[in-house]
Amino acid sequence: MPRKPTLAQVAALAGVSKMTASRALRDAGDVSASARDKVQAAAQTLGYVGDRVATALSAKTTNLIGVVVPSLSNIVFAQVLAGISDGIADSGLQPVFGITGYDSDTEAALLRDMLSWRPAGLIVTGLDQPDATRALLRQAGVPVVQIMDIDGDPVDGCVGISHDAAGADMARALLAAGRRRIGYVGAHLAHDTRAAKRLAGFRAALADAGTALVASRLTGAPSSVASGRDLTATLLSHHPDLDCIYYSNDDMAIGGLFHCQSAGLDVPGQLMIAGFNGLDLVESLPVGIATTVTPRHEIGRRAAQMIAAAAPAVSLARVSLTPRIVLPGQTPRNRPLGGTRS
Amino acid sequence: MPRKPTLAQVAALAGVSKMTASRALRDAGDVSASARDKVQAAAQTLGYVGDRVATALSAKTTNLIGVVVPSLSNIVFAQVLAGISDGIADSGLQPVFGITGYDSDTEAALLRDMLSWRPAGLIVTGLDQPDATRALLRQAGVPVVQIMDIDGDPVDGCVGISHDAAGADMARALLAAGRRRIGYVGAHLAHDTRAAKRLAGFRAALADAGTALVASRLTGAPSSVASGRDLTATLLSHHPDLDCIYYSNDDMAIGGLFHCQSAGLDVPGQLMIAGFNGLDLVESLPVGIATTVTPRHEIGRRAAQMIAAAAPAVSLARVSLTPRIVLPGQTPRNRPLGGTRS
DNA sequence: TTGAAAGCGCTAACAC
DNA sequence: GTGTTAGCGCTTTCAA
Repeated sequence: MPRKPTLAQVAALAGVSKMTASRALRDAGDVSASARDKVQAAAQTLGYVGDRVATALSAKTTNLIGVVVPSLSNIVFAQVLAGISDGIADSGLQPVFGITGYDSDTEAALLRDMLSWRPAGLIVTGLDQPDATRALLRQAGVPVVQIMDIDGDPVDGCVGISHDAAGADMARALLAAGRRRIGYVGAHLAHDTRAAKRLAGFRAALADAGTALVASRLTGAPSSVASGRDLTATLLSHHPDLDCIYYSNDDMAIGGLFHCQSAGLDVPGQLMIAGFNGLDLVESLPVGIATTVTPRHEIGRRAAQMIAAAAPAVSLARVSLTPRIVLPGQTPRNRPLGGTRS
Repeated sequence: MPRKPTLAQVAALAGVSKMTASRALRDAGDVSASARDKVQAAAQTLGYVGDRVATALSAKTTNLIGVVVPSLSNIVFAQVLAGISDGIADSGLQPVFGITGYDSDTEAALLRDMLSWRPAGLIVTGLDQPDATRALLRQAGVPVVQIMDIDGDPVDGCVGISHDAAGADMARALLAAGRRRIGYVGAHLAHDTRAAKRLAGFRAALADAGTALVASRLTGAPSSVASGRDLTATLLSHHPDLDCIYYSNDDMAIGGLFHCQSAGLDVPGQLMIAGFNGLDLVESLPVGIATTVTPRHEIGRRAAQMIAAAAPAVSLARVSLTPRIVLPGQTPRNRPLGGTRS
């Protein structure tokens, strides 16, 4: 296998020094038009590719951006990755990803691995890392953006929504829609801290209105349509008089809807179903369910842009986006997503 | 900000040479127990992290593995990424991802960017790259695994299923289930070559049985539940006598089912719906639809393992996995996924 | 078992 | 505008 051509070979062929070749290929500094042309022609004929590793060592920075998410079995984080991919378009950055499986030791190990590449930045899911991990991030010396959540204390930058407020808003919307006997079905709350925050906000808003959850069913497993369906069946068998169920997310809620369809229940007349995320799927369901539409793609895109734009050692903004509640029968308002910066 | 400690500092603190420190930290070569302990203690006190960029430049290889997929709006490729993440566990590899948006120029540019990092390997979706891209991959000098598809000529390694056979098998299964007036609803066939291969196989098997598609509806947009729903509505309004519709994938099929539920059609009695992929969601639907269960996670996992195990300059195997057809009302057989190697 | 020397391929910094 | 010098932090190679 022929060795890959190096900058030195390009320079030799073009009859200039390595530095001139380097500058010509990077559009850096002043290079005469003739030198530039010769270098580019030489690079072309040799099929020169450039070596990012050497560049990184010399320039002490890479174009890699580390992305850590808890899971990819759920479409939500895949859409965040798609948003990140969009956000770094034209910036030359390349995303490296890791999946924690909602395990904080795995998360810390992944972050350490990523930091050994001296990435241009790090995007991490959530605000609730253990102290040791927070310290790691703080000392990393690279821009860090925590995503999805803003209820807490970010290490540096942060883009997300308030899950506490989202839960409370949904509770108020369901009460306003006349629902009174409300149950809850959730998954993975011990690990999914954002779902737990939504439930806490939901409960608090019910309490403010002088009421409370009638009953709930939880699973320790990750959320899925199947477990939403099963838990709904058991919840309704014990509490057939519920007129509303709030779910930890849309996957669970869709499972609940499927149970109701099989059982011949009238949704939303008899029972209103409320999820979270606003998956595309929800819009096409044959019967309406309530949900909170979250800007997943936008969160990823903004986080990536913050890192792309971050001057080294500048602290980053906290961006709070606003989700949108949709109730059954309600035509989705195509209001653009709001955003505030602090 | 204190500069990050280097190997030289660790070595100095341990009272050994850089080389001994390097060997001790990597478990490479023979190092005395006492030297090893001193080095590890020194690394610990300094909080030494190591610099993969320098390692890569010196050792001429990285632990990065490039992954190129067409989209992440569809859960299928997210599950492939999750499989890759599983497959490289404990191998020390880190995945860099890129999204092509089904555009071959974007794909070529992404691959070029990735190759400039001298990755340990490349995982690329599909077998139908343009010649220039194939040449790029062939000359890359790194292990390449093409995934999802095996109907074609791989550049190097390959893990996937035969989409042509999957389409043909579904046609035969639907005919065997007594369906005769069959329609087709598809999306994005110009870009999604695998969906096009399934349709070709489906048509060929119908022709073998002396029949043909009654009608079809196509969209140039990517697949979605919403477009499956819309196209099904128009197809059935022109051809209300269809007894079966084959869809380009489960998302489209689920949209079709939702239309039928809204329209009060009996599924599968009056109309059988057949998708592709076997999304988890399908198992929980209130009415049965047919699908082909594909081993997405397994494809990702195997591809990653092939690269992790690849000695440089060894050619890789072609792994053909077998999908499984499920018809409505049929209890899914939990037969383990087969696999053959050639 | 250990160490010294010599780079890996590139760019920052400074001269010319 | 262009070239020279000196590394970036590590590992390979070879000698001790």
